Amino acid sequence: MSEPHRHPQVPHVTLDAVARTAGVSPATASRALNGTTRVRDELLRRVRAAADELGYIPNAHAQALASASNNTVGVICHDVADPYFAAIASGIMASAAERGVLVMLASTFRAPEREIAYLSMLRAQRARAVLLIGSGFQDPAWERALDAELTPYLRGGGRVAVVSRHRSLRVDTVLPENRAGAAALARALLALGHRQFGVLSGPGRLTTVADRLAGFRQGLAEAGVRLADGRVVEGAFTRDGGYEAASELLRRGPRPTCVFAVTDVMAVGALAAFRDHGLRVPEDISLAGFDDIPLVRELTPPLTTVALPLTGMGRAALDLALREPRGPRSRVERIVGEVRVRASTAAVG
Amino acid sequence: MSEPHRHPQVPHVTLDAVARTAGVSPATASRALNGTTRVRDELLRRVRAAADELGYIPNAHAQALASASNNTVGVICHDVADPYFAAIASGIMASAAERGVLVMLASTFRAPEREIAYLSMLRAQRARAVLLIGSGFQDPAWERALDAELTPYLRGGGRVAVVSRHRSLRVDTVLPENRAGAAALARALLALGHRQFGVLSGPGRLTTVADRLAGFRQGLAEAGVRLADGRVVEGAFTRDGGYEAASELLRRGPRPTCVFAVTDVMAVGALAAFRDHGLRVPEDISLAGFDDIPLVRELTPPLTTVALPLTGMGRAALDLALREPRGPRSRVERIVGEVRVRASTAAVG
DNA sequence: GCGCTTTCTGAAAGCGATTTCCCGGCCTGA
DNA sequence: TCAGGCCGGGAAATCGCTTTCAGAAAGCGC
Repeated sequence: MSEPHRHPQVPHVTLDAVARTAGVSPATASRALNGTTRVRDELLRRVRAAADELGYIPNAHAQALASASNNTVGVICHDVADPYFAAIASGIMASAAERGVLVMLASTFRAPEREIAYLSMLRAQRARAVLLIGSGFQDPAWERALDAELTPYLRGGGRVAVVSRHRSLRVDTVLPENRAGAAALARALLALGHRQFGVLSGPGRLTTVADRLAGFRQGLAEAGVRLADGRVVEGAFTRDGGYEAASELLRRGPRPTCVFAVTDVMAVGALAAFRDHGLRVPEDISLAGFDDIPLVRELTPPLTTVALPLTGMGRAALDLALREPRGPRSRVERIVGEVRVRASTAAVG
Repeated sequence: MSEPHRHPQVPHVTLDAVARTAGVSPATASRALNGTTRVRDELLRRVRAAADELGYIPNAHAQALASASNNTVGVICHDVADPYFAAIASGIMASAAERGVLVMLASTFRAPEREIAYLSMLRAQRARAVLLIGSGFQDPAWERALDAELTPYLRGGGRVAVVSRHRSLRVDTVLPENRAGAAALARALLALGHRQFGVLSGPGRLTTVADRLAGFRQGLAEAGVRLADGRVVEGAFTRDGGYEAASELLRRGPRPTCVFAVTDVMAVGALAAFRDHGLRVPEDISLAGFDDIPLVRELTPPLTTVALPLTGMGRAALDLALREPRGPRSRVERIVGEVRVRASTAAVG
């Protein structure tokens, strides 16, 4: 009878083992492998040879513990499946790859308690930096809880950067010029002759939403056009949220000639809703979004939007967080969006 | 004159500090916080109180070192910005969130050496499991290097699962039934009356590509339809790759009545290419893809495709890798795709 | 040839937890 | 009442590495 199948669980190769087969002390082995100090050439060769003969892989935990350094950063976003976050995350990954840092990515799925939980885990991991992507949560209690997590982390030497989010704490920030962008978009839409607008807005009092809405209003106001409150419909920051909001807007009537969705993702839903209501875009109704996520170029018609350099913003956030020397002041990188007029908006009449 | 701004760099709160303020030994503090052993209720309360008074956050590295356990898993994919990977990653994240594990996510940007490098880093981190998402690299040398990295990891007790990828090693696998799916798609297209096909295929000899191609051919063959080699154009696994391949296919003429792109992402590019060449889909040419990434439902026309439960596959991969007890045999979870006929394919006149 | 740097190397002390190991009470049964 | 268990808690070893600290060897000027 044969033994039950075994999992031999070979122990890991340690630095001591490497040192022993190389015939040097662990101290020397460490120095040789890390290049911390000059080591006699022969010993260096011997250590290296031993290391890859044994297939030595340093234990990152031991390294982190001993040296109080660490090669990981954390990223917290709402959902990687959302193209907006995916694009930003991709930029972060690119920068991380160049720096040789490992990224711990967490999706909150829009649950504030998860954001806090993850932050705590990242603190436990002693992540060099934490990036918070996307708007925060409306509830001031959660924001306070977040700050309570963030403050000691910062004091402990952690770096924090946020993207598209306002913080009360002084942390590095990558911030789209939402107001200006939306205002510019409004002007572009006005230039097409539109006067009757509708807006699909995001949830609650997210600053991103508030800014884009305010900017849009301001752009209209410059031309003396007013946006009635009834013309603004709130929805979730998702494709389906956009669909619902657009449907609601149509239900409310009278139908605007042009609709602005505060994010492209919502605009995607809106486009579907309009179609399902038998409306042609842009002939019957124009539609514009914000962000310029890659997929909107593939829509029919391609979406007019305010383009944000999403992957660049991701890069910038990590670069900001990990910059050396660490400046005394936190930095704010302002990103100006660029209006891209595409076929989803047409001139009226 | 004021001091230059300082970064006081407060030291971390350690378990010893907690133990001291609670008036117990570190051993007891550890036991109290982890619930490893019964601890007298009063001590337990004192320790807990001390811990959150001081804002104690355990050092995950010390924990990992001491207990040889670890709460992180690694995921290696090609690019999170690709909706295919984003969807899978989202499923992984969801499962990870429930389990309280932290995910280290790495994008190779399709560079094989980066895949190896990341795997090595994840080994150093002693990740409990590593998930490899998406097809491997053609080069057998790289695959060998990968196995050389994987083998000791497995021996060391690491878990590995792969998604949409064939491994020579015995690792858990989530594998779409590419052949069957493509064959089913072929039958559906034949049922629409198509006989002249073109295929936009992926790079080199990726098994995913080979299987889908073979399945498609087989499905056609059952009806006595042959697909000439000249009707198969290779392109990169990207939107632009699809665009190029589609353009090349048209250039080669005579134009097929129906085109199958081996991935939806490529199909998106193909759709744009057809449009740019003045062709209407599906009136002039039908188009089908594979994967059913969310965005294809938003296209005009919505894309006929073979639907894969992408986020479910991500979940399954993590669940497979972390299942307890660890079975002696590796498991293969076969995913059957479901043909979804949408408006991008029409019956031929 | 002698003292004094400079270089290189090894011994040993941490880093911050977990986990034996062990001991002192207290409970139980005879 | 006493031996034997059980239970809770402290001391100390341990995880695998980095980094002082100090010593040995080598180089140098006088």
